[in-house]
Amino acid sequence: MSRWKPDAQGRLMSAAIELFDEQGYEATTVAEIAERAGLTKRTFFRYFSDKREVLFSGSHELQRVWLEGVAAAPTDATPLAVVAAGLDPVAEMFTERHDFARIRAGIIDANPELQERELIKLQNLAGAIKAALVERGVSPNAAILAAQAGVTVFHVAFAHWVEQDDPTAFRRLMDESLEELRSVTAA
Amino acid sequence: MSRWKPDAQGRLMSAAIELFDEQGYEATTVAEIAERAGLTKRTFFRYFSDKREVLFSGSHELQRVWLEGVAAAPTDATPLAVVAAGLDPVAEMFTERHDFARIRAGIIDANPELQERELIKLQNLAGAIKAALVERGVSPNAAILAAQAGVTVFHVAFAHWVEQDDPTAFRRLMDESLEELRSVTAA
DNA sequence: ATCTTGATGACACCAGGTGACATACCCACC
DNA sequence: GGTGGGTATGTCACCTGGTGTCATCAAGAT
Repeated sequence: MSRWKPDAQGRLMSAAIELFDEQGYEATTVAEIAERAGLTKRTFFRYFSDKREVLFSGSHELQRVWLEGVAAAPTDATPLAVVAAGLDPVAEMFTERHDFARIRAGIIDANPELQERELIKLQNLAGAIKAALVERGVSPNAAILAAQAGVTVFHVAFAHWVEQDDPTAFRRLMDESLEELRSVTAA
Repeated sequence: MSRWKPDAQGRLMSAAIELFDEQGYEATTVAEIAERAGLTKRTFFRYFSDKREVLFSGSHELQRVWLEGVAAAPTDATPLAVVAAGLDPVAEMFTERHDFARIRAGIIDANPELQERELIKLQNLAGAIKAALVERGVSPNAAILAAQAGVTVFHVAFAHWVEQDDPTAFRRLMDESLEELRSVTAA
């Protein structure tokens, strides 16, 4: 029997989501989160760099999955097609987490600080995708624009997805956004 | 003779830029900024909602100018052309502020918190442009994607502009980004 | 049995941010 | 020319996010 209960990080994340959902993000202190998880404030900050981060540790997995999709794209695909190749595994990853995503989205939606964090995570994601494109020989300019476009498509589709009831609709919604972007940018 | 020196807000902004440039953003306290401006910490927070905001109060003007350009676009222009109509006045507005923009960009570049604020300002800008497009009869989906695309083009071009020496190059750089986006999203 | 390692707690501290109240000038009005 | 209200600022107390530092205690290695 180990000295501490297992999965401290997971307990902190769960406690945080619960409290944010119950009382709101701002009204919840880090000390409260830690207490509910049976830990102290100091330990919270050992697992998360700041209070917001407890809602965003999953972004690493999103990036991993997307980049795997990108890596699997055919060599001769256009830059945007390479980026879009990440959308399949991403949609799959999210489909089972519709309920969680909705709660989390509701919390983020109500708090500008959290929206800021979300945007910089998406920006980092775009940067990583850009790097992968450059690695494949795409020019830096085309790479950043294709990556940003893909991330925007994801972001717009995500917002629609959490607002409706069908967990399996994500892939379709992303395709629709992508098509809309193509039509809008057609000279 | 009035009781207080004029332009408290401007003095705070100048003091902040100076100190951030001299010692870095994090190493500068709000109390220091206020002191250099001959005011108190409490007064700083009467003018700016938080420490970061002192670098971003100009974003309101960017939005105003861009939306004026959008409003002046021909009725039959495509959504992206309407958005792009804002780039002309925006380029003009920035051309005279190249030096200032560089210093400010350097500060923001060195601080993730400031990048977050920048991103949410751009997001708000995109939201305002989207609303203007919807007002003109564009569908919400096309509007958000066109607005986001335009803001991304601006952002990418801005980054290039501050990294080179010709203050008048902004308009050309935005056109190049726009062209690159068109070419990248062409099916 | 002792040592080392790693996760946690305890505590003090700083800086960002806010609420409440005091102060002193300006101006309008009588 | 006093008087009263409005407004910008100062003062002070306070909370919370975030960090540095040291102590503690169990698990496993030697």
